[in-house]
Amino acid sequence: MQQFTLRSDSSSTPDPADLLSKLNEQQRRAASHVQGPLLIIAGAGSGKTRVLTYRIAHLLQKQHALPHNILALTFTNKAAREMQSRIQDLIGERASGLWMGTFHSIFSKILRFEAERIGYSSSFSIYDSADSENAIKLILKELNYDPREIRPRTIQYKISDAKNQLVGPDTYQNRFVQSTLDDITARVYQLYTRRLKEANAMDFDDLLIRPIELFEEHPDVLEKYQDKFRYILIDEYQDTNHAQYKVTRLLADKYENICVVGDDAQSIYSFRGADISNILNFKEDYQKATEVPLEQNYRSTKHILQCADSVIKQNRKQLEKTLWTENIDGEPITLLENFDERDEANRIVNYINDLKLRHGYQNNDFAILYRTNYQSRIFEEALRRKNIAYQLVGGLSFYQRKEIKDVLAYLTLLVNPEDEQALLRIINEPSRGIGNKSLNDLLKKARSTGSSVWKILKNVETADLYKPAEARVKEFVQMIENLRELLESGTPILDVTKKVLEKSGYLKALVEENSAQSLTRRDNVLELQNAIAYYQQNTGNAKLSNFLQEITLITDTDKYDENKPAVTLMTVHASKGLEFPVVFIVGLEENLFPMGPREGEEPNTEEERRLFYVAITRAQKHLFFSYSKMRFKYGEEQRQARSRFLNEVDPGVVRTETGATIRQNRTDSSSFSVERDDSSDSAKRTDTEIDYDWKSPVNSKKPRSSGNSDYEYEYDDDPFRTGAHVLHPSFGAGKIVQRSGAGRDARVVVYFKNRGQKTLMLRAARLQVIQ
DNA sequence: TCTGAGACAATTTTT
DNA sequence: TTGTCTCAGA
Repeated sequence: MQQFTLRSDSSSTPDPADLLSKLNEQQRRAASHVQGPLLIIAGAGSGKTRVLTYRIAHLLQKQHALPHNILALTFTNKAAREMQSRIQDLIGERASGLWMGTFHSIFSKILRFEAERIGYSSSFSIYDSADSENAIKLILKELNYDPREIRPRTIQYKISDAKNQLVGPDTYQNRFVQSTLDDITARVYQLYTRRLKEANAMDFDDLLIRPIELFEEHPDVLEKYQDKFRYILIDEYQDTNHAQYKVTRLLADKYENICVVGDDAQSIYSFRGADISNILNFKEDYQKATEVPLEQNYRSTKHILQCADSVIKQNRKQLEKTLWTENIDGEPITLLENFDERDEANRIVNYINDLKLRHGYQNNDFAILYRTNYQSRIFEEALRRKNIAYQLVGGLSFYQRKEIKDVLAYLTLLVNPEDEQALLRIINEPSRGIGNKSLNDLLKKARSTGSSVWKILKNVETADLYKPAEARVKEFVQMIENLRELLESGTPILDVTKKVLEKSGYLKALVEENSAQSLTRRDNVLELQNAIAYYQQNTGNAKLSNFLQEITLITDTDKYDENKPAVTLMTVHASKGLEFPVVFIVGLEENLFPMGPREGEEPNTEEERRLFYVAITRAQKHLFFSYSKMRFKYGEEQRQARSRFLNEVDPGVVRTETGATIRQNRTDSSSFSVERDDSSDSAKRTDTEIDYDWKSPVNSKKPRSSGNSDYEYEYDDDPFRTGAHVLHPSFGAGKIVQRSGAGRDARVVVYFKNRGQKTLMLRAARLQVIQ
């Protein structure tokens, strides 16, 4: 960690000779490279961000390039911001004007400039995944398919795949149709492309493929940008897809000053079309490429690194590399075996408290990493109960909430009234008497005349609507037009927003509904208003279209704040690029981590393993693995088999809580079982049996006795919680596996190592908590 | 056109 | 368990 902390005494910028002196030899070689293609293979924790920032600083300081000649593409906006500020720390003001950002944000910026060239207007909307999915759903209905049978999401993925492979709708139709589903996809793809264009909208994939189209069809435009971006840097190159590869290839073609950084072992986005061969083939693409490996890890202890190495070695398709560190051995990795997910959460929270006491850690030294977002809730609850501040990264983001999307749809419509998704979203929200029937009529009319819904609305007489609805449509159109004028007259966007909320009746409807939910929604809407106010304040001439673009392209990880004194909760995917002194990797169970494949998909264990590798290598000093034997899923409790990954890690560096090695533990039948008093059915497997059958989950189906009693932790500081280790005067050591009743009737079911399972009255049994 | 009951499906991972 | 969607009835 120390190694990466840059001095932030920005008052005195270090002199050039000094600049590179803080790097190790490999790092220096990479950072001082100027002309020609450069491939940096950067192992986890080897200081790649550092190298990138120093390289840019070096280019600027030695005046090889001006800031606007440098294009740096990162995976998250946060990474870009961070790099920008680090460069600023290094060389001060000379760093301003750099083009740094995600692929999507950089190319949408270029597309705004050049939109007319490809038949768009510069006020085009960006459809997020939900918008795209809705559009596809609409098309499916139009083609008389039932969206319940043909899932819009499935078609969406197929279209997205095609786009990322640069396969257009015609080519798809002619060459890629092998099944009925493909055929449907082909037809939807055709219409979808047309609809987007008509709506003056682009989806996420378009932001990458339209620039390619632009550059290929307009060589003069390409050359302009080639000359502009003389130096191109790409972070996380292992996660670029074909379109990203192609577009940067085009840009770099003239000067070949392209520098890519990546690590094949950390490629975790194949579901999004990431193509690992981009990095593997770099040297063939650029014959003159220099390759620099970064192999010294500054982040983790030897034990953690050894563990990571033992995992990744199991993958066949992996480049050989030797990551080493001068750091200390550190402590062994601890494996936590839990009864269920509550137990898991509580135990981890206890460990957090314990580590804070014993090692002086702060909240923000901890990260809890999980495979899927839904796992976060139980940890949130546990942390809240113990009054530990946390920050949740990801999940349903603020900007995806219904009320926020609604308000944004109004605003979008002001910028781009052709945006059909925005229009359909709010034309009857709050309800203003334009119902399904009228909407369908409007859509039909639009499709049959080939014009946008907005145009039909403006000439609503031609649509033959039910008369009262027609009148409401006219009012609606008038309202939008008035608001558009307001915006175009240069009214500050905050005021426009306020007017929208007022004139649309949106806020009023929320207030009148007066339910707990509607009040939360109102608060959220006001929060959005704050965000707009903030944006307006911090942007000279705040344009609504820019604001809208920014929030569409914002990522969840962008909100992570490492200085906030809070425990971090995030998915492993979101943790890429980050590091924490203490990391808990939770839910290490089959079908969760590794995740089982979806219906009709091949298991991708190697990628899951890389994901596990990424998770492990986030840890600096302490690492915990954890799994639960039972887990609540789909409203019922399921038995879980522990993750195969736990059998793959080097047993020499992992210990259970009792200090046993994990292999010993696997055959040690005295580890507590999950039987219950009341369980008449099977559930007698021990955790040593491992079932790798993806299709049939290892479980017992027992609906949770919902409501009160047996499963609740009524008392926060009640020491006799499920999962607590206890000592009984005659039965010895055991573990509470169930708790029921309250007050005088409180009972616990305890599994005693030597005596098996016993049900005890709390007030009578002289139990003592030993942990 | 709107509301509510009941069916049902879903839980990867993200720009 | 949760949210979303559809259909029937007011």
